Amino acid sequence: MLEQNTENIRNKIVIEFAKTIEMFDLTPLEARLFAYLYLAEKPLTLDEMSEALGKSKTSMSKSIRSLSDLNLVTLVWKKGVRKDLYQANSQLFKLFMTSYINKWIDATNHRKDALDEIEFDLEQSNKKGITKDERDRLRHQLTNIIDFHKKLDSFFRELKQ
Amino acid sequence: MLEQNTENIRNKIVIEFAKTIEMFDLTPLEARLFAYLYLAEKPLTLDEMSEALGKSKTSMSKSIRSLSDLNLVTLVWKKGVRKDLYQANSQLFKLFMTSYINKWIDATNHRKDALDEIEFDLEQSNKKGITKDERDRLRHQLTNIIDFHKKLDSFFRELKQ
DNA sequence: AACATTGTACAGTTTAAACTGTACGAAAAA
DNA sequence: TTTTTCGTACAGTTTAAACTGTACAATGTT
Repeated sequence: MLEQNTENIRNKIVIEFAKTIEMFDLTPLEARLFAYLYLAEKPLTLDEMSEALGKSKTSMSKSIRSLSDLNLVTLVWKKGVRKDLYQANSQLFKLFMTSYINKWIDATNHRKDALDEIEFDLEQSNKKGITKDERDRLRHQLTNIIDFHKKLDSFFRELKQ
Repeated sequence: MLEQNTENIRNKIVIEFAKTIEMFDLTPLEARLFAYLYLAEKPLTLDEMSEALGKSKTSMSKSIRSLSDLNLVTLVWKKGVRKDLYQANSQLFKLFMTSYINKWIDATNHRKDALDEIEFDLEQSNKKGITKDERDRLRHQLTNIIDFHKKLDSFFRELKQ
């Protein structure tokens, strides 16, 4: 009963911590899994995670892979143990920030490339006669949108330092 | 046909721009709506938006309300017109950043309050005899998690300047 | 070599979110 | 006042995402 008490507290922490982690664009399950791993005493196997969170092993496999891709968890080797053991990485702020900032920079650049392409198309179509007001408005706003993306990009790049 | 050409370009812009907007935690439809409004020549009614995006009026009503709550669009008054007219606000970077940063600060504080509460519970349970190692580990990690939230909070507060 | 165990791909199912249509209160028009 | 028109609440439906169970390839064990 006292034992269950710490389990209760552990669960409460997991729930709250997971909510914050979700804000970094992780799914609820990924967030819950990371939070649980972070509180665990030792590296866990897929089966242990599955048991602890009450989700299928397949789910755990996919979730842990996502976390691993984001460099949030680490695969640990222990001799004599065949199963994969995972543990949460520890520098929370640094980990989540860098992964998040990189995501933004990445996405922003993709968008900007696409928008530059469209701007080019628009310049081409200029040479033919089209409704002038509408086209000018479009060009003007497109410039603003591209400028917006430039600002986003440099903003997140500066954060990287 | 040439007319359709600018419409094509407009749609392309909407699609790409919307992807960026979604990153600020807006739903795909909200993002698409804002992007469309931003390119529009004039303030639009719910019916016009509904027609343009091919979605129901109810959807538009809900989406525009969300955008309005985030201060991303403005209700415009025009005499003689009964219907609500909405237009996109123009300072893209400032608008999205402030709304996003506020969201983070807000959420982070809620989490931290909840975690402080849990920390208190944990201190209470200390006085009874429980598995020592497990409890100490929990206390230690909880401290780290709360510290993480403090860092997040001050990070976003500094961005506000 | 035969067998057992592990992680993951895939198809199918369940669950949650997005979206729609009808209905209704509020405000303007007749 | 009666009638029309607007925005939105709500219940029901559709669509998308999350999740599971089975099967299989890869690796380790006997």
